[in-house]
Amino acid sequence: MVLKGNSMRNNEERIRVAIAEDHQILRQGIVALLEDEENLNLVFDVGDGLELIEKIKENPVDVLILDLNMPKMDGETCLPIILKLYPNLKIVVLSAYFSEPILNFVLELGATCFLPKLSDFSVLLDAIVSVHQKGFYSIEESKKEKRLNLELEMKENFTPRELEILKLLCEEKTSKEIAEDLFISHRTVEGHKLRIMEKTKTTSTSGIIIFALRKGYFR
Amino acid sequence: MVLKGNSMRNNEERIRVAIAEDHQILRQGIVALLEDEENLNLVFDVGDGLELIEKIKENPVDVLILDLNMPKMDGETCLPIILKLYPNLKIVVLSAYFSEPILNFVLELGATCFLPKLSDFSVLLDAIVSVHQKGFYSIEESKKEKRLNLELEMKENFTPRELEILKLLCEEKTSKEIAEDLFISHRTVEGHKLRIMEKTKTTSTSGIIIFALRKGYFR
DNA sequence: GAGCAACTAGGTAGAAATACCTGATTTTAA
DNA sequence: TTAAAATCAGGTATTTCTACCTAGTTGCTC
Repeated sequence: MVLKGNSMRNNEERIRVAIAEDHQILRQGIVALLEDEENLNLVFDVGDGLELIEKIKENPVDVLILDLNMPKMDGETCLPIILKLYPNLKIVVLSAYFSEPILNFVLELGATCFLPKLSDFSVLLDAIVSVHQKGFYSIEESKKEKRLNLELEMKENFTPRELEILKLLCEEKTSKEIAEDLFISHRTVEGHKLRIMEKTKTTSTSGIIIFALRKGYFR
Repeated sequence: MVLKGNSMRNNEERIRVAIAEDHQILRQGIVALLEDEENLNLVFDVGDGLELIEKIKENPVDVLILDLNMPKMDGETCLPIILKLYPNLKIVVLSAYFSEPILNFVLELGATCFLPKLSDFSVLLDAIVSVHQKGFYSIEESKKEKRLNLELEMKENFTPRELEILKLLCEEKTSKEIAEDLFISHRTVEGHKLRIMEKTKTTSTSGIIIFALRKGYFR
């Protein structure tokens, strides 16, 4: 452990940070890196959403680093719950993949910032400080410095309806089943699927699903 | 940075370790954690397979921590290449998911040890030391201590042929295309698919692919 | 050598998906 | 307000997939 006995700051002045991330190595790594930061106070780290909700009740934090894909209760589920309890909490969402639609989805849920796990650690640090001080963090800023994520930022530009259908396809539903779910004709669903296939440059349902899951949608 | 000026060891006595992992936060985290270990000497860390092959030529290591899913050249591809160059190298493979078939696949490729990213960091440390000293590491040992990964160790018991077909399905191939690839009848492929659907409790190609990708096969 | 699992492959029927086409209404943005 | 985009939906033909069935060959083990 790294002791910082010569630090004059007290915990009140430091940004209180918590981490919810199921990959233990990654979590412990972030913990180790954050412990070296003098202006951050790592309050707790947990491996799933249920644990997160329990801990955050006893230990208030300013910034939460949240993984979308966790067991028991995933980030997508617990994000709105926590935000309702603590509306001023800033949430930095981590996800294995980065894409326009998932970014929009996460921001709609109320996240303050969305970062791919491919990000450099310095980007995560910048983001924590920025969301705490300014209330937002623009990934654009970091892009000017680090051009590593270029290939990940594809813009598929799915329409809301297409995203809905994409999601249901990833739940193993047929066009007919999707049509019944959405109260539309199965021919309409097929039309949407054709447009999704054009946008994803695939030629089958399998291709669509492979595209979506590999990009980290709906997991 | 943590300086260890009072360490009496020289680098020759320490286990030389390298990391190939594209998720920078995770990589930097492992680096930070490994730097605290006195008996390890972290030689280099890289973000893709091509970089790995370049670096390892100039900097010999004892143990390589390798991520399966990397850009440019993935772990699956560069593992055999590197092992041919350095047959005595011990390789600890990290992967987002853990399952019996992918374990067998990785060991067949020549990896010394396979760990899920969910592992505790101490498991990774144990594994590094164990593969270096004993030439193997049994995940069973760590399981007795940590029972966290129980739900991930499902045994689907796919046959080798079924795994081949599973892989090709995840490459967006139709039964006909798979049949041509494997020089068998498309009816045979369909038969295998039916058996895969039984084992995965799904009823369509989409279901098979969703199952495979969510479990972390072929990524 | 009997039993078993794995791999092979065919028949038939029906369901689903795909590839083209067409055109309607509604919503959004310039 | 005009144009563009999104949503809806039908026709027709072909391909692919799924669900049943049967059954031969190989290789392994008890």
